[in-house]
Amino acid sequence: MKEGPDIAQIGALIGDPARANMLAALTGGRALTATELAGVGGITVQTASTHLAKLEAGGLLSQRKQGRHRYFTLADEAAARLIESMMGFAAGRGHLRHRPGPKEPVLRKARICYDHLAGDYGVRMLDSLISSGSIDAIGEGLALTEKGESDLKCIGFDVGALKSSRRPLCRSCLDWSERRAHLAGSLGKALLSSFLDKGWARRTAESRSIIFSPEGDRQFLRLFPLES
Amino acid sequence: MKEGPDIAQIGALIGDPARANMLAALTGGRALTATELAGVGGITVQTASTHLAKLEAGGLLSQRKQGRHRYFTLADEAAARLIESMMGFAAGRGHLRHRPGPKEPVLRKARICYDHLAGDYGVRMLDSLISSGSIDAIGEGLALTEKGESDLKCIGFDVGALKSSRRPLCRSCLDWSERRAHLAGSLGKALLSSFLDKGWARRTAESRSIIFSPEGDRQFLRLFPLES
DNA sequence: TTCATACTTCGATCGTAACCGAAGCATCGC
DNA sequence: GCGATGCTTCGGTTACGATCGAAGTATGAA
Repeated sequence: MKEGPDIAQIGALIGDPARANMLAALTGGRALTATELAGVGGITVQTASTHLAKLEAGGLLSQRKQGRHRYFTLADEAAARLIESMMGFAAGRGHLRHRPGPKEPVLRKARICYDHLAGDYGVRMLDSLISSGSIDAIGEGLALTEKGESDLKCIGFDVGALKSSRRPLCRSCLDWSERRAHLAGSLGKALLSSFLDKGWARRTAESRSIIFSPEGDRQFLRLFPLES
Repeated sequence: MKEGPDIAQIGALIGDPARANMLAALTGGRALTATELAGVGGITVQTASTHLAKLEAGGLLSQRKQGRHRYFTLADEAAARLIESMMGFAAGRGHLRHRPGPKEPVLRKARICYDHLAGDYGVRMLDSLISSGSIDAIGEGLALTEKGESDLKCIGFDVGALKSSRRPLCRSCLDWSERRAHLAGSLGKALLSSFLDKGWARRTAESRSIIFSPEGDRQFLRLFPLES
């Protein structure tokens, strides 16, 4: 009867709407303060504080004290993947919090998933990298090819430093809006960072959405063309 | 605030201990009746009935009426993967329902994960297939090689029929006890079936564990040797 | 038909946990 | 030092949902 890991604990942690909202907000990758998280959860700071303590005890969050603020982030990539995979499952079953509304399209187009690009653009980027032979795909596994490495170098993107990290270079992550895979892993993170650095895109204040500038949009679409 | 899929719903579904126990039991792949599930959940049939109705409404379970019995199974592979991934996460965080006890070793050695082999033997099998060149692994992706296909044919195992199915042939599944990948997908299912058919192993009555016969054990270890 | 089994629905109880007000710490700026 | 801000802890209320007894429905057996 009592064997194996206790999924009820984390289930219950995620099962509270306020906590779920906070976790979803943290999927945006940004570190948020307790007060901000209380906002997204729709609750007072006191309540949020107890929720956050529970989430941290459960290994889903980690916090960093900075001055009189406390910044919370998802504990690690595993936690982020768990949340994302639940989102994927929920989306597939039609468990949406509301009908697809007017504000959703921007989120579907491009958003942050923990630390990499997701949404339509995220999926497009991976598709393009695969069809150009830069990335090999086997099932859910992804691997950067030599061609991919040199192609990236051509656009001023050095992969070498990434390869030494312990984190996998390429990883596929199921996109809940597109229901297809996009690129995660350290390469996914680095690519998104470079878009932001170059000013092609920017993050919005309180949301997970990513806004491409007209110029950035052009560059992105040129760099990652779709197979016709 | 209210954007994206509602993970709180499924979180709450899994978050109840009785429901979690039922789901974990169904990870064994066997279809169980409402009364049996009430047993593993430690609750009365009335309570179980309402729980099962909720789980079905949430898309986690499906039921099949047969005479006066109602057989419940996990809704599909996606549901099974969700449960398994939560188990993996929980195990990684030390959320165990009790200290590793005396009965656990047999479960760690070999058990069913939805419809394929998991545990020490499951991991060993995949490792062996990879090191012998039968399966290519890229990250989390797995692919059967031509050598693998012919090797399997040599031991009287025809892959042809499996390839036509819509379900992926090879899939990796994170093992919560070993914290490593084992083989899922239609090939994983077919291999386990063949072990059972040949009498190498049998399932136990009410548990997920798989017991190998002495002869089956020998054959299995011979067929899937470990890299030294 | 009648009885037994498997399961669901109803109704009522009860416990837990989410919630907030108020008070208590900690940190910053002055 | 002082007040202001950010967050936590405490206490008490409240509401939701898990639970079970009892009654109701369906299927099978005799």
